[in-house]
Amino acid sequence: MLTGIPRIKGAKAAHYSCFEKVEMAQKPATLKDVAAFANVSRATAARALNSYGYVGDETAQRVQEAAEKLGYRGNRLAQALRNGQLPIIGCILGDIQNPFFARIAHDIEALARRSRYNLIIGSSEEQLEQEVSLLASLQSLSIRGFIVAPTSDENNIHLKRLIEENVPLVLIDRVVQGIDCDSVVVDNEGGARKAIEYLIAMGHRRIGLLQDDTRIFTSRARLSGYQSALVAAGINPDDRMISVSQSTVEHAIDATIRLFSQKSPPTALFTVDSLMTQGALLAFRSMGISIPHDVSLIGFDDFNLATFTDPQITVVAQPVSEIGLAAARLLFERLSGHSRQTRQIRFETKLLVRGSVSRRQDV
Amino acid sequence: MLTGIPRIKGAKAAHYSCFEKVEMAQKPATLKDVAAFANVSRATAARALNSYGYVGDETAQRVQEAAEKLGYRGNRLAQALRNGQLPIIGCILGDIQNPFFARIAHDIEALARRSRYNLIIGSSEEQLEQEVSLLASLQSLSIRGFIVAPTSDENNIHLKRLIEENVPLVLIDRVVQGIDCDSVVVDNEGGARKAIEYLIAMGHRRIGLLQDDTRIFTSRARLSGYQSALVAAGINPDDRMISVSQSTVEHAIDATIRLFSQKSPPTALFTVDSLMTQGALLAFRSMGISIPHDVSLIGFDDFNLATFTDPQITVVAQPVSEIGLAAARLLFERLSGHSRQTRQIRFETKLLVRGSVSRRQDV
DNA sequence: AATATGTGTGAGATCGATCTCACATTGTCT
DNA sequence: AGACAATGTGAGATCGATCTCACACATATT
Repeated sequence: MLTGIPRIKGAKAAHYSCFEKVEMAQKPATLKDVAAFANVSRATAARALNSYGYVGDETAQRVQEAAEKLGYRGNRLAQALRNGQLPIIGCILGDIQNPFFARIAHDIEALARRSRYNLIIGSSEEQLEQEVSLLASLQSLSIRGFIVAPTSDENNIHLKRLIEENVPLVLIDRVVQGIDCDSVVVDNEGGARKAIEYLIAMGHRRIGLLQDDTRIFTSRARLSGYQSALVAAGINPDDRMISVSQSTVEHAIDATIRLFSQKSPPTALFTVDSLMTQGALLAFRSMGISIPHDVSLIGFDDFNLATFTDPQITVVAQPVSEIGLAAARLLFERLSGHSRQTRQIRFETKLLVRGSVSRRQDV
Repeated sequence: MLTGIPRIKGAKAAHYSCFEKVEMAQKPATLKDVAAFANVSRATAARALNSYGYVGDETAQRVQEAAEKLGYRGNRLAQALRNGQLPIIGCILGDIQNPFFARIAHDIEALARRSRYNLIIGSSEEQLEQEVSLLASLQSLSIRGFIVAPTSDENNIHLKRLIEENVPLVLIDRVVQGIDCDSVVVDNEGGARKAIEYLIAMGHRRIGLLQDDTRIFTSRARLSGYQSALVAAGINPDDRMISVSQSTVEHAIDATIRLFSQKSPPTALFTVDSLMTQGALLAFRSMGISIPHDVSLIGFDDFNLATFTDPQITVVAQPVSEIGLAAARLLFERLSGHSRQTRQIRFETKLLVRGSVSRRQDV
């Protein structure tokens, strides 16, 4: 039988001790240090600092002073190891660069900070695999609160397992079938429908849709709102009016150009997110198509430059400032142990009519 | 003396499976579980899984299989407690909503992920106190790598202490006097100077400055570039040409209106960051001032809507995509222990001439 | 007086992974 | 044969905070 190849370890220890003498990096004070300084046991020191159990007044005083003098700050790692959870919230989003997610992350962080939680942010970059591995990595940190914008509707064993293990989880922006947990979303379908109804009311019949990957929940819901509004108005959905692209400005430009290079292009366009709206704007500019004269435009999700363009862009606005807040609240409720029915919050959207839609008499 | 009792194989597993059915929240498998399952000691299991020391081939195999079967994932918390550091990078920025910081955070996260590090993000909200408390909270987590955009130039004992304790630290966007550590900044002064020189070359003499709180490093440096360009051109800096505001769109609007409500307002304006540029744009629109006809504008920091406006805005662009990358690289170099001289990276800026500056013959 | 109760304190176990050490084996070299 | 190295393995200590005990005194109650 072959023997294993020796895995050589080497004189690591010797090296370390050698370094230590050189770099006098003084370690932070531990509870043991404080206890020694106050001349009590660790147990008593802990009692004094966390005020539980019985501690003599005078002793408590002494421990407090010792802690102060030594600049004692508990080691959160050790605490977490002991009590099984680390006061950190894991937040897995599509991309922090997306202002929508950035705002949400910011709000969550601010709220978490007040409860002395920290926030770990991970980008799934819309890839299921990355979402799974990030989640696993955070779980092995004993993190017990997650806010996730799930990339995919399928293959959600990792989320199911979280629920089974009773780990507090809030889904935002998108929900997932078969997963019963707290969630915060907006009425994507209704928002899209409102936009299309408005365009129809303004006389448009050939209404284009610039949409994202249909694997993404929001994209699918918005498509469905688009279709139902058309059908309700007796307009036959036409595949040639729909262009699919990835959610980046660059891809959206190409997709828009494709859509408007047809013989009879749409007279209006609805875009499913703000990056695509921006792509459409740039595409129109490069094609010499003017808004709202040549084409009308409505985008889903408000964005800061919507009011900087001329004309300003009509959009379906989501209550972005509410989403992160609501998600964080739900999560903290669950973290504080009140287990209750899961709650699904759905915010309404609002059509902000600005100047990018014009009435169409002809057709 | 007790005799070595042979380890019983199935006993433990049976116990667990019994519990599993009752309490759904099954705890993740520990090394102890794996060891028991493979019928070896914890020490041996650890050796097999981390490939160090001597382990028999057949034993190693058995441990691997046990780990797989039980879905073992090491508890990073326990590991961190043992070896003194948690593979997490702490990132303290002004505000993640600022696209500049969002981009940087995104890049750092992506790079960290590859090294199996996670990223904790905290917003200082430009408040020293919050920066200090965030840092303390992260330190008590045994986090040993920080990337910080320091809020203030003074009162930096907390940063000094980090350096003394030999904690890897990289400052971005701003440096701090008296703190010798790695840093990544841009040439703020040079960038501002280039902008002002360009305005002067275009015939402007009454050049306004819309600037941020001078406690902020970048703001000070940009002011200094503004002044030195004026002086070099023989123009006397005039306080009435300078307006100070907080770095938000709303405050910038007010400040711009103040500046341009004077008897002889500036003919050109330089804004020190992109939020202020946006504020200025809105203010001009509300005042009926047209760019570049009535006033010329250059902003520091490119931003996505700069190319969406008409005319497009001329800006001093920073290599945003390089900053996060460079910072993360410096940090990981230090984390990997190669202690060396500190390095100060300074990127050049680039004046992107677009359409918001016009030549001024008169005055 | 004997028992209960209320205070105050410390020893030691625990969380999970890792590392040092001691102790077995086996094989190899004089 | 005896000495010595190369392997393989397990017991126990360690990281730092917390919690359960057990124990020591008080004072209060029957």
